[in-house]
Amino acid sequence: MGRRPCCFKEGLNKGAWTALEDKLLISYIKAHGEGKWRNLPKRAGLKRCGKSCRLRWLNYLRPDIKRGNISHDEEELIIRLHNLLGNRWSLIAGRLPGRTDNEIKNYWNTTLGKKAKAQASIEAPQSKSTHDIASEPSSSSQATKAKIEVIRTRASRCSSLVMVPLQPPAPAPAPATQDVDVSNLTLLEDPVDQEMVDADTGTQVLDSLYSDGSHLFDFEISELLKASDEEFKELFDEAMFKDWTTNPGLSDNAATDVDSLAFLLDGDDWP
DNA sequence: AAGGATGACAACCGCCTTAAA
DNA sequence: TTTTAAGGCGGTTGTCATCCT
Repeated sequence: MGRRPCCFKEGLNKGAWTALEDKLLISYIKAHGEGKWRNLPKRAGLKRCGKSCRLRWLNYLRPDIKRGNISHDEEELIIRLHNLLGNRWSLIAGRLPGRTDNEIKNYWNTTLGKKAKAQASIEAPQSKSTHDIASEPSSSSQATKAKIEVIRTRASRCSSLVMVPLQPPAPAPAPATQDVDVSNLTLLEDPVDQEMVDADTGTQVLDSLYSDGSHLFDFEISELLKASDEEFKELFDEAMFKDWTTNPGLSDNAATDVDSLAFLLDGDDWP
């Protein structure tokens, strides 16, 4: 028995995508938009599984993807977010505009994971830090389990785009809470229009909508990142956890410019 | 120069969640 | 309320490039 496959695989291409396949997929999505992945290959004339098309688009072909050269700031942010969130790659990617979960996951597995581990072992050869433990999801001893405090947030989907005026990054350190006027944000639903507006007006595209200006995810996280282990539990009380994990206004795709998140790196407890 | 080791990353697989029927 | 299928996610694998011996 088992689970029904996502598509019938007979006669489908596998492995690396060709330039022609990429072109077909891009032109189809430009004309018809994303979604309906199951039917997309047939309609687009592709001999690929719908899932494969989705992955190719999301991880490689999307126009807003930034590729290669992960900056030092991005690197530190990834480590810090990984420390907080564990292997929640899509959440982490949501904080890094233009980066995909797959890219960050690969980068972690090949580079950062080792770096973080090495650094942790230099700084704390006797006692493992929570960061070290978080980077080792396979550790399974009772003692280790008891210490892991990885936050399991509920994934939520983002279906809208939001435009915000391009502003210089806030001077660090940022206050714990910050009033942001969201009343003049403009919602755009057509990605093609979004690109045009982006180029013509000099505004910056974010792929998330903060529906509630009083719950600015970044600032809450920044406080948590600055907190010591003892303060962490106090800051991250039950109510906040509930809000954070269920508030529909928080998108895991929420993204801002990396510069605006620079203050995250200023915490005293940076590993 | 050859070939094995390692790194980087694209792509696949299978499970989970959720919305629609 | 239950069932089903689509979409999303994280883990893993495959392949190519580069480095090292």
